[in-house]
Amino acid sequence: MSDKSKPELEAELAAAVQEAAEFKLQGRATINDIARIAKVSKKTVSRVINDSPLVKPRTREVVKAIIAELGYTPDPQARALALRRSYLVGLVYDNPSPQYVVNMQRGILDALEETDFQLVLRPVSRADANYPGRLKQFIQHHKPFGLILPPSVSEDEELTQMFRDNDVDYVRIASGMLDEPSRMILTHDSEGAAQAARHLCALGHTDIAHIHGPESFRSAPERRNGFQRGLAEAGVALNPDLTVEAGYTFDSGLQAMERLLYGKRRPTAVFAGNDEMATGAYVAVRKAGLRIPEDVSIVGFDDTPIAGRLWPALTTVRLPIREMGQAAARLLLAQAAGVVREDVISFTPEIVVRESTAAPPRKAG
Amino acid sequence: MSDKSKPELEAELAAAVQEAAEFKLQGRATINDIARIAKVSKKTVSRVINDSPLVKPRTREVVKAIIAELGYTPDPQARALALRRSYLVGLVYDNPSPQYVVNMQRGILDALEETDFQLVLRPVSRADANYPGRLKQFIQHHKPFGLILPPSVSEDEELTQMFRDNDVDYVRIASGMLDEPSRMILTHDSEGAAQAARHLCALGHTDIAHIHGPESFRSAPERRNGFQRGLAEAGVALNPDLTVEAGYTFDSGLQAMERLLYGKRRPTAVFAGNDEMATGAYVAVRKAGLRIPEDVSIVGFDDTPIAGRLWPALTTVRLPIREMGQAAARLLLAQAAGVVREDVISFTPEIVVRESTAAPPRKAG
DNA sequence: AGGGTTATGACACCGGTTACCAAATGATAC
DNA sequence: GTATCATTTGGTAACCGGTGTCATAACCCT
Repeated sequence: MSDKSKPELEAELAAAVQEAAEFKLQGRATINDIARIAKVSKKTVSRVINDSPLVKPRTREVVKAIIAELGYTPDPQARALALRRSYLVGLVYDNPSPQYVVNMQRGILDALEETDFQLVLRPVSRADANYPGRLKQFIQHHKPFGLILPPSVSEDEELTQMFRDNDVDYVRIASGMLDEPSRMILTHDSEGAAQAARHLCALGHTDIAHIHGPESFRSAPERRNGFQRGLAEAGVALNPDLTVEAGYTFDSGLQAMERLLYGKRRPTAVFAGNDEMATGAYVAVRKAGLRIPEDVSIVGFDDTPIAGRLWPALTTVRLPIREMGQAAARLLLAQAAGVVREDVISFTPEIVVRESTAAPPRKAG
Repeated sequence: MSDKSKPELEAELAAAVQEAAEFKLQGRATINDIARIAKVSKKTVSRVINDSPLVKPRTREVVKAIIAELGYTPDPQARALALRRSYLVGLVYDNPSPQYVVNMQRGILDALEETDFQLVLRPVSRADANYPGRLKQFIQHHKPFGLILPPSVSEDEELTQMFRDNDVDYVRIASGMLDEPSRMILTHDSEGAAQAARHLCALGHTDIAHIHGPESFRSAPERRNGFQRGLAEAGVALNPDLTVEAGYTFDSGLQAMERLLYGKRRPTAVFAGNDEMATGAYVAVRKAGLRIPEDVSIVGFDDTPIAGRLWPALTTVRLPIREMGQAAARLLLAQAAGVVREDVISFTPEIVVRESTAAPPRKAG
């Protein structure tokens, strides 16, 4: 071939592209069409698609020109069948907060946007004892390209073990390091919680309560510990009587706040483990005829959309959930592209001061 | 074969099942394995799977027994390749309310639960001029089994035309009948809105405002018309000065309410076109130093989770979004199963009276 | 010209489907 | 009882659109 002159090569390529342009009208092209037009075997086209080094630059050039002209992309189903790996990215979640889930979805979709990967939803319910079985079925049938595991699914070691056994790639999102090290999105929830503590201390609060999340979520103790640390910096101790456990849900937050309001010593400020519980706390405070923030300051965690929809707007610790979703998806895709990328991507939440916090009320009398 | 005695047949079947049980350990079975064990061709197994009548009852029995023993289900990728139709159900949405979307997702997932179909998310943005192109790309590549189109995507005739051209099945969800008749989930929003009007009239309101949704959503005028009709029944007219347009979002609702509060005549009650805007209205009322419901009554539409999280809890018109999602998915699956099912499934929303509505304040002076 | 890359193609395979043909069965006629 | 024909039933081969394996052709160097 190299005995051909440059003009000849040019003409050859132009002819091939011309032929491709004519073919274009007849509907979607397959690898066979490309091969025929390029006058090479389909295997060679396959090599070009997969960036194999075993292709002469000249051949690559011709094939790529035709692929570009036809706007060809490999058929996902055919590829999935041959590679035993589909174009699906599964989001496996068990999260009581719909806002969290939606934001995470958005982030993942951002990252998947220009690719051929599709996001499929795999909610799991701990109430269903057979949920690992269902997931296994999904994996074995649909051979997902990878999974994204937000809390608390990310903390289930039995589940991740099952994923590894079934040879599925995954990226976990969690607060604090997990036992088994692997690629993950790490959020420093304790630091965010510490900021919340500093904010309340700076306003002058000392009777500070905490509504703790469920023990089944790693983030719950993480947030408490950070909060405690932040308080300690200002010489304030976290009163065990003012720490109540709830379930990350609105109702549980409401009930927890009621217990605090009618307890021995009414706090002047409350740090709720997430925004949902903070929203519940709002209602409890209102029902008791008290004002926010004049009588009670409230701080949440997550900065879900509801935080800005409440009145007064909720001071909360912002977790960049959407960005975390993006990062998780990119981490998953990175290895497909063969790009080397760090294993752990960290995010540190930051407090967003709005209107639900103020100085404590003057002591009566 | 029929020359064999009944006991012989029994023994034969038992032997096959036995063999299947032994094979089970070696990982996932394919159609070839079934065929080998059943001593028939793979085509015959295929016929049994697809309920073809061209199989002798006896043969069917044996094959089914082995399939059951192995827990076999056809490989989705292989099937998709051969049938040019995948196991994906796409949810194509362009909805400003995350709550709506999440509930819809839940409903669809409920219906897909025990099937092998997977839900993939296809958000579209009108801001992206090329969104029909992206959708077309998705359809041609992934050959989804079907699509579910909630408002306002369901109202885009160009889009549905494109789906038909590309031979994709879809179910639309919309308020009011659409021009092109086809399978759909129909919500009688106007009736729900009329209930809201009756409720407010019964409380004694006459200065009633309406925050109208965006014209791009069919449901917006539908809700206004129903509301108007309900008012008319009580002899109350909808004052054009008290009707403002907003965009179904929190911010737009807030601004719309502010315009109403500082207009010529302050309404004693407001019907917002959805809960998001009602939430915005809450904030505007609060900022103005007024009370809900003592000074202003507010009614929303949709009954998204935020309705119960506000204080006072929002009186709203409940749209059974999750159930609608279920119905939509079932409608889509029904035709796969060859089950005949009605083309249109109707839902009528109902008012949920909570705490944001009360009798109007006594006229000053 | 021989020897060691490098590039390419032939062929089987992934797990299903359809198209088509051959064998088996059963009904009917003789 | 058997020949004839229509109807079931089952098998073979090709295909859907890619990928892996392995043999061979082309190239480069000494």
